[in-house]
Order: sequence, then structure tokens, then C-alpha cells
Amino acid sequence: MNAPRSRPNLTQIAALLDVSAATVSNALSGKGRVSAELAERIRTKAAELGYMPSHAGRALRTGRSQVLGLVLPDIANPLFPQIAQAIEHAAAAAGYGVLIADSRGDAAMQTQAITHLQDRGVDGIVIVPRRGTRIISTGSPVAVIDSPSTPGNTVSADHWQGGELVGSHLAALGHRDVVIIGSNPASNVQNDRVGGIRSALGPDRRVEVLWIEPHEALHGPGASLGLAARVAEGFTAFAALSDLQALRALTELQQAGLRVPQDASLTGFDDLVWSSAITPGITSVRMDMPAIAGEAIQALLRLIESRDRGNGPRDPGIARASRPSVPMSLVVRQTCGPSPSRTAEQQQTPAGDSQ
Amino acid sequence: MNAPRSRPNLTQIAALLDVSAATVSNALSGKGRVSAELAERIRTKAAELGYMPSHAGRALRTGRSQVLGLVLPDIANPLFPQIAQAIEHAAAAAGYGVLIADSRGDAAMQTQAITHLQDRGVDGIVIVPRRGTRIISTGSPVAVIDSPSTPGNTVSADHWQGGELVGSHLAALGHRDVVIIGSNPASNVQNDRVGGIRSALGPDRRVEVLWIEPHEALHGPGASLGLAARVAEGFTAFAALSDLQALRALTELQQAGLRVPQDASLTGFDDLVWSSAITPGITSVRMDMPAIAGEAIQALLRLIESRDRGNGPRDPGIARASRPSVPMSLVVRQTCGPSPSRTAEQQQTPAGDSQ
DNA sequence: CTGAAAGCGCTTACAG
DNA sequence: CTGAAAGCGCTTACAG
Repeated sequence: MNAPRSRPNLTQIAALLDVSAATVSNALSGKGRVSAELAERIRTKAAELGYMPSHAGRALRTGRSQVLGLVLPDIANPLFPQIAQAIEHAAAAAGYGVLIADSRGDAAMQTQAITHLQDRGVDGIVIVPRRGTRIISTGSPVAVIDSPSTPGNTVSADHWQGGELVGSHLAALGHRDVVIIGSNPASNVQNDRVGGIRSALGPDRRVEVLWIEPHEALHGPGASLGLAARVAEGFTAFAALSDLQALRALTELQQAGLRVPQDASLTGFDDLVWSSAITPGITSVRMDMPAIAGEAIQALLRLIESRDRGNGPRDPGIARASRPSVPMSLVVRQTCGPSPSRTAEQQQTPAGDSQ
Repeated sequence: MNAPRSRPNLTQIAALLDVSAATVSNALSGKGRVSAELAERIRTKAAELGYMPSHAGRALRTGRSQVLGLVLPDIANPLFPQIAQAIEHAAAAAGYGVLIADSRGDAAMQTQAITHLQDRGVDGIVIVPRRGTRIISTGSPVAVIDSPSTPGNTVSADHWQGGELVGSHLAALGHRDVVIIGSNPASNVQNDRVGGIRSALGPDRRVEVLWIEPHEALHGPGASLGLAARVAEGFTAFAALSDLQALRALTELQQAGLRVPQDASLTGFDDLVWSSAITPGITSVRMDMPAIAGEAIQALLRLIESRDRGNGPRDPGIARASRPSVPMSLVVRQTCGPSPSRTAEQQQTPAGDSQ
């Protein structure tokens, strides 16, 4: 029976090789001074036995769990998959695991989720706050992903610049009358996006902002936004501040018999999974989640280490990234200008044609 | 300075109360025999100091980490938020944390993700496999959430019964010609749903299944499914096997100038967050994720405990739930029958009317 | 370059 | 009912 029986530990490997556990530890970590050949023998044996260090033993000794927490106040957020995947990937690359915490959309439970993670002994926490929630000092190292204009933000997408992408895009297509659709006037993220759009469109164009109540946005349906009336007023483009709202706008316009993008163009944010599956596809601004997650994890680990070395502040507080603002990118799926200067696109799909 | 300085441990509490660490441990866990009054004194002191046991110390001693792993081969799946939230909640209620693992949609990395979690010392793993992936024995206790017709399934929604809900619903509205839209003929989940729909519609109705290539479903846009042609052929209802596909169908129909639900009814599965926000809302079948997660966690913990007691099998294998099949429920948002026997609904939203 | 020893915080038999 | 002791697996000063 030469199949490896369960997991070996350091002591067992040391015994097999007639060396001390300390030497095995040093050889495997590369820290202590161990002769090259002995180190090689140890590494070979360890690999052969499939040795994996015990996280519990290491954590107890070093006081570090090698685990980070991830808190998203609104786990039902459709962006959650993108964020979770990017954070998990960046953390894993640095040798950390990611524990999820759920605050079920409740702002009060956000604090509770953080406490819960601390009780579990995480080394640090990544937080994506909802709305304008300010993160108070928690006693743990924290990285905050929100918006560049939020005080205490560690790193985030440059939502203003993302807005500019939308504005320039619509301006280049010749749109002069634009409705911006948002859901939360208290959100820094949404306000930055509005600012960027307005700024890129310039002062000479007609721009209106339509704020939908968040609960209304979710608990339609049927509550009309009156978008068709806006088209009748001469608006030719709708710039939604999220794809969720863009989708609502698209279906309302189509249901009203209007054609997108021929009668009205539509843009969104987030580039959610279905943005490319629908007809027509929605032009959308996408965050560089891998870059954002990478910056967040890097800054968080720096903070954790500085505290471990004891030269950090008592309350470690919030991590600061070296590049706190990450550019967004535009995914173009509609290229129509306002009528009558229509582009070729409209000819392809006349109303009523099923292709 | 009477503010609590960092986290106290068992030994410190014991010293403050002039008792042994063993007694404190026993009092707090309620396991050993400790006099009621001493136990009370200990609990009070512990609460006062905000004592939280060290998970590392406990894990090292007991060999259990109190952490479970969650593996979703396709973390980009829009259902991920629902699943993650339910699993996290059920696990937290049982005193467990949840570590996420990402296999980035790659089937080969599924195994790697499992190994990675095991290396981190999780006590068990919850897996939601993609497609027909069979979970091989892993050496760790595992709970599988897939479909009742998948061998080795621990617990899942009753997708066949969910299909029946759709079929009965459409039949009751008088639909006699139905197109089912799916993306993966190899998926047990989708096949169960198809079976249920067919069975409830009965043999006298015209039912066709349209399989869209998954990559095609995601990397449209513009690749028409030819749905308008189906309407011309007399089909009056489209039953998509997921809301993602229902959304694609809805926008294609609308773009072709057809009205939903007047010209064609539409149903989906999953009740994703936007299903109620769009116009019109999509009738959708919803899983009872809290119940499914609860069964999965319960079965998994039973398996973990049986192995700990040593009366389990060498390879713990896959957990079996007492109630492996959880009913789904129908969320009705459209109540149109086929023309000419139309319901009142059509009058409300004539084509071209913006409300 | 290598090893013996201590200790991270906890729980579990085992004595008393 | 309570306590002293051992040990889970690891790493880190400290000797040699």
C-alpha cells in the first residue's frame, strides 16, 4: 500500500529525512539558511508526498490567517459576479482566500458583516459600499471600492471619465438632445457619471436628468418612464447610468413602437452579460475590474504588512492605492445619429421586419 | 485607560477570574461540568471583554476549520448572487464561513478550484456544476446542487415540476403552439425543464424546441433567432429555459415590431433581478434558493460529522439530502392567450402608444 | 548550515 | 465541580 495516506505534516517529513522540523520549514519557505542540496531533497520529498502546509498551524503561529473578507452591501447587485471573480483572482494570486459576507442590502447589517468577518480572523476586508455609506474605522485594514470623489476611497473606476466617453460618443454621432437616466441622486458613482457626460456634451446641447426611484426601477413593471414622450419632444438619445436602467428604457421604447437605435440611441454602464445578447446590443461603458481588484488587493496587503511591522498607525484604517482611479472603456454597439441624418444602420432593420 | 486593548484570549480571561483555561473553555462551550454560578461569571466577563475565540487555535486543536468552500464553475452566471447569498446565509446560521473559488468558466479549472479549497482546509464544499460535469470523488465531503435527474445530486430545484408550471400556465391561457428556447441540450437542468413543459402541455399541442448555441447566445448581437417567422407560422408562445434567453427573445420580437404579450407570450426561468423591471415583465419560474441552500448545507454538515465520528466511509463522497428536490414557483407577469381570443391585456398597451 | 525549544490559543481526556 | 497537562502544526529567535 504505497498510496499516500492522508496529508503528511512537517514533522513527518522531517522524520522521514532525518532532519529537524525547523529545517524543513526553512527549506520550504526559503527563509532560513539551508544548504542547496538539502533544501532540494526536502522540496522533492514534500512534493512527492503532496505536502500542503496547515493553514491553521501557520495562522496560529504567525497571527495571520491569509484570508480576506469581501463585503458587498447589496449582494443582489448584478455586478457582483464581475467583482467577486476579480477580487478572488487577485487575492488568490497573492496567496489569500476570500470569505464572503452578506449584508442582504441592509445598511445596518453592513457593520455586522464586517464584525463577523473580523471574528473569523480575516487579515483585511474589501468593501464595496452602497450609496453614500461612509466606512467608519473598523480596527481592521480595509480597502474601499467606491468612486474617486468619495472621501476614503481606495481605488475605483474613473466614473467621470466613463461619463465623458458616453458624452463624446453621443456628441460625435451628432446627438444634440440627451436624456440621462439615473436611479440614485445621492450616489457619488452616479453623480460622477452625470458630470462626465455633461462635460463631454458641452454647454450647447440640451441635457436632462431623469431620476427613477430605485424601488420603482425594480418593482415596476408597467410604471412608464414616459420615454416615448421625450422622443416626441425631440430627444434622440438616452444615456442610462447602468445597464439595468438601459434595459428598462429599451423595452419601454420598443414596446411603444419606437425603434432603437433608429428613433433613439441608448447607452448604459457596466456591460452586463446580457448587454450583447439583446437586440439591439447596448453601447456600454465597462469598468476594468481586474485592474481595480488588483490595486485594491495590493493596497490592502501593503496596509496589512505595515501594521504587522508595527510602524503603521494603531487603527490601520483605510488603504490608499497608488493609482486610485482606473480608466473605463467604451463598448460600442450602436452607431446611429439622430434623424434625419441617419446612418446606414436604420436600413438594416426596418420596423416590422423579422430579418 | 479602560478601553479594551485588542482581543483578549482564554488564558487572559482565566487569569482575571483566577480559574483555569479549561474551565473557561468548558463554561463557554457548555460542554464540561461547571457550576452554574461560575459559568455565569465567566460568560459575563467574556462578554464584557468582547472575547471572541480564535478560529486558528480552535481549528488547530479540533482539526475543523468551520469554513466551507463554494464552487461555481461559471461565476459569471447571473444566478450567482442568488446562490451565493443563500449559501452564505445558511452556512452562517450553522456557524460556518464561506470561501469562494473561481474556475473562470473553465471545466478543467473546476478540479483545480476544489483542490485549492482543500489546501485551504475547508471542512466541505458546495458545488454547482456546469453542464453535465460529473463530480468525481474528491476526498472531501461535497454537496452537489444540479438537477434531480443527475446522478450524485444532493439537492436542487425540481426543474421538471418547474417546467410543468410553465406548461400548465400556457395551456390554461389557451396556447396551442409553443416554441421552447434552450441553450444546452446536454444540460440535465434544461432537459428536465423541457420534459416538464411538454408533459403539462400534453400531446395535442404543437411544441418545438429551439436550441441556441451558448456562445451564440452570448456573442450576438444581431444573430437572429428567426422568432418573428415562428409567429407567422402560428406559434403564440415562447417558453425560454432561462430569463437570459427570454430577454433575448423579447428584444428580438419587439425589434421586429411584434408586441409582447399580445402577439406572442413569453416565459422564462430564474426570475432574475431585471425580469420585473422590463416592459413587459416576463412570467418566470423561480427556484427556492434559501430552501435549496438550507438542505445542501444541512446534508453537507451531516456528512462532515459522520466522517468525524469515524463511522463514515473512507472517502466521504457526496452528501445526500433528505429532501433532494425542492419545488419551484411561478411568478406571473403576463396573462395573454393567443389571438383572436385575446384577454383584456392587449387593450391596455396598443402598439405605438407610449402610455 | 542545522537543531532544540518555546509558544501561538484552544480543547480534550484524565486526575483530583 | 475544577485544574494540570498534553498536543494540534507551524515558525521564529536562539544556540551550536
